[in-house]
Amino acid sequence: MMTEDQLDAAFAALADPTRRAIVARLASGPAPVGELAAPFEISLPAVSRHLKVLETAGLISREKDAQWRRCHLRPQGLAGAAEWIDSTRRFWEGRLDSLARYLEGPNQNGKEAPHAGTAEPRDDDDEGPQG
Amino acid sequence: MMTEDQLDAAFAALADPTRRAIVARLASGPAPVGELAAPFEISLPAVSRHLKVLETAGLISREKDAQWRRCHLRPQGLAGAAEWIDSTRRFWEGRLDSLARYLEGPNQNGKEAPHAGTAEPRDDDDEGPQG
DNA sequence: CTCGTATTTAACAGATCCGTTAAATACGAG
DNA sequence: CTCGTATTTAACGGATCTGTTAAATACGAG
Repeated sequence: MMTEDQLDAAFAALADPTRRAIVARLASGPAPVGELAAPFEISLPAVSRHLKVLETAGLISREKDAQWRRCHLRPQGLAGAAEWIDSTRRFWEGRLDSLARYLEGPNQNGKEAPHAGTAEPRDDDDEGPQG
Repeated sequence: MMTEDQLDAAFAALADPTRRAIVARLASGPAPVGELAAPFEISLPAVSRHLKVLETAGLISREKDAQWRRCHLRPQGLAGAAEWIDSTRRFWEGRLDSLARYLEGPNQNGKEAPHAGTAEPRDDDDEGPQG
């Protein structure tokens, strides 16, 4: 299980586009700092700090190799973040399931409604909040 | 598909423990601002702003109901963030698959190694970066 | 209209984040 | 040891985030 602090760090790390790009690059295999920095226009120290953020967040690890530091993706870190999201989604879907059971159930007498918590029906789909 | 900016916003929104708690609470059903704020010791304006961050990030929506604003979880928002992580993980796993194919393949003559990109074998498992 | 409740906006302070440049450190080569 | 490459640390400025309190806004009730 991941602690709250680890989740804070993991999500915060993924909130930056440069860091996400680094993570994505690392998904195809390890690479030294210089190679990771190449695609970006920012300075090397800036990349170095992004890597430290990723490492602290548990998303990457570093291996020393002479004067190089080879960076590796650490899939467990991503898994922790993904798991938080997925469990929240499962919980939400479970809520819908309870509702579905209720609606389809054998007793539509309107009493003893077994709806999950304060749950109420909702439509999913369409129109984003920023669109 | 989610834009980079949307991913920035979604992950940044999830990087705060108060906001994650709000999202988790909302997974069990909609709630007005006051009810969402109750469990926390911070002021109402602070919660209000957290809600705005979540809404801007596309993770929740708000529905007006007299002087109340009922907040709903917007699962598509979570799905977008989850999808980014999962696709990165799938990519990483695919890399391992190529390696597995290579190792099991019919030609172990040591030449024309078909390893994915700069990929190299790695062990998964144990010991976190902060542990 | 006036009052009370629900929620947001304004204004402000402190912490943190991101990028920069300059200097420091680590390490193999000669 | 000295030099060149790879990478990090230090010091600094500006933008953004989080929380606070005070004031504003929205809306139903009387």
